Order: sequence, then C-alpha cells, then structure tokens
Amino acid sequence: MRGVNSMSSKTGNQRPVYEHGVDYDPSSRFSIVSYAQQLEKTTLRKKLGLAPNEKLQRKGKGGFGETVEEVYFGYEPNSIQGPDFPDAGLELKVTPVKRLKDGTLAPKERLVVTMINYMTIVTETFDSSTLESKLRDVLFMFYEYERDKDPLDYFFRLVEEWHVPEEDRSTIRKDWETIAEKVKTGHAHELSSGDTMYLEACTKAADSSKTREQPFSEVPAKPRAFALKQSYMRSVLARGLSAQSIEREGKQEGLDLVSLVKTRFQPFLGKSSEELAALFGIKNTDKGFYSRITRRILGIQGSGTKIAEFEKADINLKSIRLRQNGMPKEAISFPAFRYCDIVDVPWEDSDLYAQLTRPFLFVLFQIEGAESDKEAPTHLKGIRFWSMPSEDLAEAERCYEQTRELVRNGQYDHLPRSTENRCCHVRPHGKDSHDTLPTPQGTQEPKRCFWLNARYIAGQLALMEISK
DNA sequence: GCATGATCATGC
DNA sequence: GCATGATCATGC
Repeated sequence: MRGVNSMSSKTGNQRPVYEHGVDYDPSSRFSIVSYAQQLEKTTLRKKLGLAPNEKLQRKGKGGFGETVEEVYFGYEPNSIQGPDFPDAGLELKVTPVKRLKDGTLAPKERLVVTMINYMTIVTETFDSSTLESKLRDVLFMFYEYERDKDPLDYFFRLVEEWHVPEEDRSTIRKDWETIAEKVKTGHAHELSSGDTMYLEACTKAADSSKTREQPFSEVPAKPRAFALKQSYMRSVLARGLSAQSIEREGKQEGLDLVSLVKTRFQPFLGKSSEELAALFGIKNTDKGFYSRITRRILGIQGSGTKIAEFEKADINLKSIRLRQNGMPKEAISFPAFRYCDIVDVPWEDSDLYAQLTRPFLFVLFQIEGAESDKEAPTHLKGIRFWSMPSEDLAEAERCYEQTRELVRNGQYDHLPRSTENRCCHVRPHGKDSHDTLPTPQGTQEPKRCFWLNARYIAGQLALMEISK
C-alpha cells in the first residue's frame, strides 16, 4: 500500500514543495493516514531533521496547518472547495489542543469546517450538503499548542482518521437543519451558536462590519462558518486519546478486545471494594460507587467520558453486586423510555432491542456477609462477557409489546412485572415519583424503564459457570 | 429473600 | 436540569 513516491503521482493542485522524502500514496487513504501518524509524539523539526534555527515562514491563523501541508505532505495549500486529498477523498484538519492544569489535553478552540454559503444552503439537504462532504472522511492531526514555542516544535498528540460517529450523526443533522431553516426563513442575521448542539454557525470575519447577502431577507448577515463546537471536540479528542492508549496496549500484548479487558481487570480481582476505592480515591457515598470503580479500572475518570473500547465495540457495561446465593442484589436498569415514543416504535427499532442486542460486560462484586448485614464487605469477583440468547430476546420482545399495548390503553398499573416475564419487567426510573413524562393520553406518568430481572441474570451467570 | 416502588449522587 | 447507573426501603 505504501511506498509510492508522491513526487511523481501528485495530481492537480498538489505540488511538491520540499524535497525531504515525502512518501505516501495520495490516492490511498491508508497510506496518507499511516504517513501522517509518523508525526504522532514528535515534531516537524525532529521528523524532518530541520536545523534548530530554522523558523516557520507561514504566519497567522491556519499558518501551522498550511506549513504541515506544505513541508510534510508536500503540496501547496489551497482554499479551493474540495478535499485536501482529492484522490482519497480525505479532509485534513490540523487543530490545536492545550494541556490543562490537571495534565489532560483539551481542544484549544472550535473546529471550523467550511463557510456557510447562505445562497446555496437553501437548496441543499444535509446528505447533499457541503458540510456532510467535508465531515465524511477526516484526518485529524491534533498538536499541542504552547505559547512561546516555535510551531516547528509543536508536538502532535493524536493523529487519527475520523468519521462522524453513528450516534452523533442525527444531532449534527438536526443542527445543520436548524441553521439551514433560519436561512430559509430569512433569519440568517439571527444565527446563534446557542441554537445547536454539536455544530455551530460561528462568525468568521476579522472585520465585524463585513456582511453578506441572504436569499430571503434584505437584512445583511454576518459571514459565518460551520464549526464543531469546542465542547464537541472535547469528546472527539477524549475518545481518540482513549482509543490510542487502548490500541497501544492491545498491540503491545497482541490481545483482542476480550483478552485485553480481562488483562485490565486481572490485577484487581479479589480486592475488596474498600481497597479499590482507596486505590482510586473514590468515596462510597452514592449509588454510582461500583460503577465508578469499574470505570476507573478501565481507565476512565468521571462518567461523562465514554470508554473508547466499549464505544467502538458498543459494549454494555454493567456493575452487579451478587448475594451469597449468586443472585444479583438488584435488577439491571436501562434508560427511561418515553411513553409517547414506544407506542409508535416497533420492537426491532426500539431502544430496548438496541440495548439488548449489544454485547454486555458484567463486572461482578461479591457480597461477603449475610443478607441482613447492610455493611457486609464486597470484593471484585470477576467479569463476564454475555450476550442475550435469541430465545430470550423473543421473551423480551413479549415484554415490550405488552408494555406498548398497556401504554396505548393507558393501563399504567398493569405494566409487566418480574413475575410475569422470564427476562424483563418495567419499573420506575426517575428522580422520584414526581419525575414524570407525558403519556399518549395527555396525562403524566412517573418515568419508567425496562429492567432485566435479577433472577434471570442469576440463571444466565449460572449457565456461564457450567459451560466454562 | 425477593419483588416492587421509590429514590439518589454524579457529571456534564 | 437532566440522564445515568445504579441502590434503598418496605412489605409480603
């Protein structure tokens, strides 16, 4: 894949400028990304063997990105619409991160993607939009900005190929539509970042008096660009860095995901929850105690951060306390459902179906004392990968369909109980009984969710012991 | 000992 | 302010 000298295979506006052995195939995404990743953990000066007194010639905002294009990828930067690597359909984004006081990396700013053309956006749909094409295949090069450093000495912290994660796509689509709608209704001059979640229409002009025309109003509007919000970029970066560390660990050990996770837990097995809590500086003051221990073992701080390896494999992580007899102390909850949604959503499109068809990782904490002893110690017993057998999925479907029917009929006192369905039941899941959601009948009902029966999980765990 | 209804700390 | 991932409380 690699090794085609781009000097001879460059096309179009890509023109080699430096002669330092630019070595990638501009038609191969893999080749470009691999070549780019050679900059990870290093600087342009080191990688290119530049003299200590050599200075960056490009000035201003975007100057560093242009330097990377010119001296590393060997083509003349351009602002023509179209991808930076046209033959591979890849968009290059060289963007700064900064180190926070606590040592973690965070994006320095929003990521500007492309200018909003008020005249043409009104004829586009999201799927045919300029924005969508710019975000389809991205090569991110996150570098660490340091104020007094020459840019040639900036370290690249994460270089990765990126696509809009599936779970983020609908939000970005909605954001795009919100922005497009304002232009369509002649309100381009009222665009605001607060209207949207991940995407924003940020102002893009050094001179604030500059304006542009919009199609459905005489009022001139500020020029704006589509950008990924800084908060959204924080999650992109966090996911990328987490994946980076996991991949390195996996490569080092030559492990698949399951073995890698087992290896991660190995040193902690048998330890008491107090020991683990002390190890991670966690206090047992809340209901998320065991969840937080689990997340810390997996290398996560705080619950806002997604676990990259689980994100990628879409693993459902559940921490469970087991009684002496092997029965989980509690059932397993899922997010609350919306009464008005589930009546319309068929089983295979449902959130419950999506949840139950993901692989699960159960992290088992054994309660050591008697049932009556609330202060009984616990220890980390082990982990189990599990997926729901299809016959049980059919039983869950029965629970879902029953629930739909009962909600349709407004019979909220008869929702499926754990004694009525082998696998799942429905129970409250809100802040308290006043935490409600609207019903199709126009009334309010306490939030509820589907739960996996404790008894059912006990049976599944027992089966796994036998087959081990 | 379990089922069921009620509730909570956290982090964004 | 709210979703999340759970635990608590009570009675049968």
